[in-house]
Amino acid sequence: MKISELAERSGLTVQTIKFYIRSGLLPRGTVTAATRAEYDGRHLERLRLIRALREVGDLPVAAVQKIVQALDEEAPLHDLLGTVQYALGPHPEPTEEDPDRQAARAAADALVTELGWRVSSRAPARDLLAETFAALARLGRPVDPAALAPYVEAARNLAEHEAGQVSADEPRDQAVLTMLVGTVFHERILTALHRLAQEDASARRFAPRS
Amino acid sequence: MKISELAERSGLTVQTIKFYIRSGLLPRGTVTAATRAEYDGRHLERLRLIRALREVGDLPVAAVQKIVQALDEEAPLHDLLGTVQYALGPHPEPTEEDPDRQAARAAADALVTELGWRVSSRAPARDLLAETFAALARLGRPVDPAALAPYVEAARNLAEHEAGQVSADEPRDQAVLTMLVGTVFHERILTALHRLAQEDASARRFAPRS
DNA sequence: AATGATTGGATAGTGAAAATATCCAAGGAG
DNA sequence: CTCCTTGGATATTTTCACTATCCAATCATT
Repeated sequence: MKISELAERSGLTVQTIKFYIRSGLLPRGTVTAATRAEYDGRHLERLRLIRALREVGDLPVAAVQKIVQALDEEAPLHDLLGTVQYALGPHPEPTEEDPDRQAARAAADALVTELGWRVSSRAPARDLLAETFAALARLGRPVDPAALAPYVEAARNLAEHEAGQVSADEPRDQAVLTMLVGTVFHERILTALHRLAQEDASARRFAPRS
Repeated sequence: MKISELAERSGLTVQTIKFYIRSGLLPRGTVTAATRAEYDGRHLERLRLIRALREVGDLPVAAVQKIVQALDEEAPLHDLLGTVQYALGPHPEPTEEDPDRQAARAAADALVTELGWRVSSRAPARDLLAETFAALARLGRPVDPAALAPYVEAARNLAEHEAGQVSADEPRDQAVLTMLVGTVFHERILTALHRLAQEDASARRFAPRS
């Protein structure tokens, strides 16, 4: 298959595919002549994954690059999850000692410890949590850890559910995809449903029409 | 208070504040002379909100502008929620008929209808859900609506919980903030906890150390 | 009152990210 | 043989969110 066909089937333009190749997201096709290269189904599959990660996951090209690189290195599943989560960010630059941020980070870490969750101390999600705590504190709405119980419960349930979807005996390619789906795409689904449920709850409470 | 003091207290630079004023995120101070303007605590508060929405909510400046405009117009709470959710996006351009997308959108709408949720037909969250469905379908992992039950349950519980936080008799400013916190910041917290729980579940399952 | 720093407001410039466009020589198709 | 397409390299564009500069007016300080 040539690049124009790849473009047609993936829904991307030829230029964009070339750009992805240059950026290391997609391997080159096998060159058959100075102006001919052959692509196969794996290229197409990869492109579809790239597109999904870019458009749904809203990941920068550099992050997608790191993820597909980990895929190609056949990293263990758990490491791959780490790579994906690292790619999802955030990536706080090592900032000077901001007391707000430090306190928030301590609170986030304390929560994780108290829950007994086994999470890398470098997990970006810790920073995401801490940044949110810090922002809320600055807004005069400090978070009461006890008030997070419903969120913790929901997160735990869903994560448990998702982990159960990855069966150890399915082929690796499939397991990897299952994991990515669980991490990136179910997160979006949860967000969307959360927003929809909020609108519904708000409608029932504040606009008692019908 | 002058702009340099505002900058110091908000943690933003003078230039950035000027930029926000130009962009309509922040009202001008009251001009007291050709080179003097006076800002007050409300400016500071507003700036902190802007910063939180930009940094934690990752909202583009234009979206923040729409939100604060709705705040200033004293829109009813439910309408404000709509504005915020609209600002959160996504904003799909009216695309040609893509069968994938259409099917996904139909599936998303069907789910909302089946749940009996009262949600505007223009709610961007519908598109977010539909786009995710479409992406999963293209990856060969179509979503089984029945499999979403745990997500629906979690979303409903949390939204109900959050709606309960907004008491009708608190001053409007506070209620508005409560609503924003519920919409933007609790969403981030949920995402962060979800990721942390995933890592924990993965660690227990795939790296049975300790 | 002189003088140097600061301010408000306007305008122009920067840097990163992600494409998108152009160019060129070489192949292939009719 | 001629024209169209392609692969690959290089250059340009667009958007976003700031930053930097400029200028005259004004404040603070001598």
